[in-house]
Amino acid sequence: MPELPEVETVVRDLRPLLVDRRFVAIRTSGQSLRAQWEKTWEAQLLGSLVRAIRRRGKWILIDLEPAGLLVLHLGMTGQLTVVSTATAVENHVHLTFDLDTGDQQLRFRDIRRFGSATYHQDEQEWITQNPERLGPEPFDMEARYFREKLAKTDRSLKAILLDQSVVAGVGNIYADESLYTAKLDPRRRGRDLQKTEADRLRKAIVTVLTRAIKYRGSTIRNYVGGSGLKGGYQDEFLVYGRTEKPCYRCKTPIECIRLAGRSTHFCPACQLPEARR
DNA sequence: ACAGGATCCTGGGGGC
DNA sequence: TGCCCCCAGGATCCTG
Repeated sequence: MPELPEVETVVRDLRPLLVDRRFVAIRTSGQSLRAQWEKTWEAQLLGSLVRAIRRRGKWILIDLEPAGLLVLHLGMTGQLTVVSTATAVENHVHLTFDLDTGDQQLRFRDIRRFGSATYHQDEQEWITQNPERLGPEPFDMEARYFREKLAKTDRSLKAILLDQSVVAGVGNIYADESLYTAKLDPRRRGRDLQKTEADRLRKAIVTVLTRAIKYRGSTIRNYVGGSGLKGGYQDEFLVYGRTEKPCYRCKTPIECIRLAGRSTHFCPACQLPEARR
């Protein structure tokens, strides 16, 4: 589910609701998430003050005082919200943190349980333990770095964009939207891109993600922001989910294929290299 | 090195 | 109404 724009929206929504709050009680569903929740973490978390909440790729990091870091990943169907204690508890709520406001709680709901929540001493410990090596944030990614990454691999552009160690935060929707915006065929090999094409793709990623954040991300099924609001970018998709519908640029029907194990939407005409168009 | 498939889960939609 | 199959914003592991 949630990719960078959705996670960023959650973090922005939660910031005013969580920062300077303390966790005064913790409850778990007992159902396992992607990573096992350790009961011993609860003693560390209880009474802790939330100093900051931030995003890294698709990960949510909550900095605690006097020490510690709560790290969450929303997987495909995760929802992290602050709601009134009076709000009926939905099914699939796996973690609940009561806040010291007395009438609010942080809830982690995840239908498919592909998400995770873990506690770490500090960020370094998380980075060391996390098998996923995260690449740069798309907004900070240097042109040269990206060109060189592309030049070194035979993988498809789609597979490269989905690889969190190349660039952090892009997922299936925004990979397709970025490739469409950059007019690049998702099946092209990284190595085959011209410099100008690589730069175009890097800029397209930034453009697409920035715009999606403005719309508070995309809600297709389950995604909601930190206060329960749905996203709006699903109505702005240029290519994702538009199978068989006419391309907005050239009217050619949008194609959907499987690539890098994921459904991939693209215009078979205007995403071709110039030479073959 | 890379592609593809299976896996972890639940739920919704379509076809019959 | 029910059943079966396929699909889904992610990531990882295994095979060839």
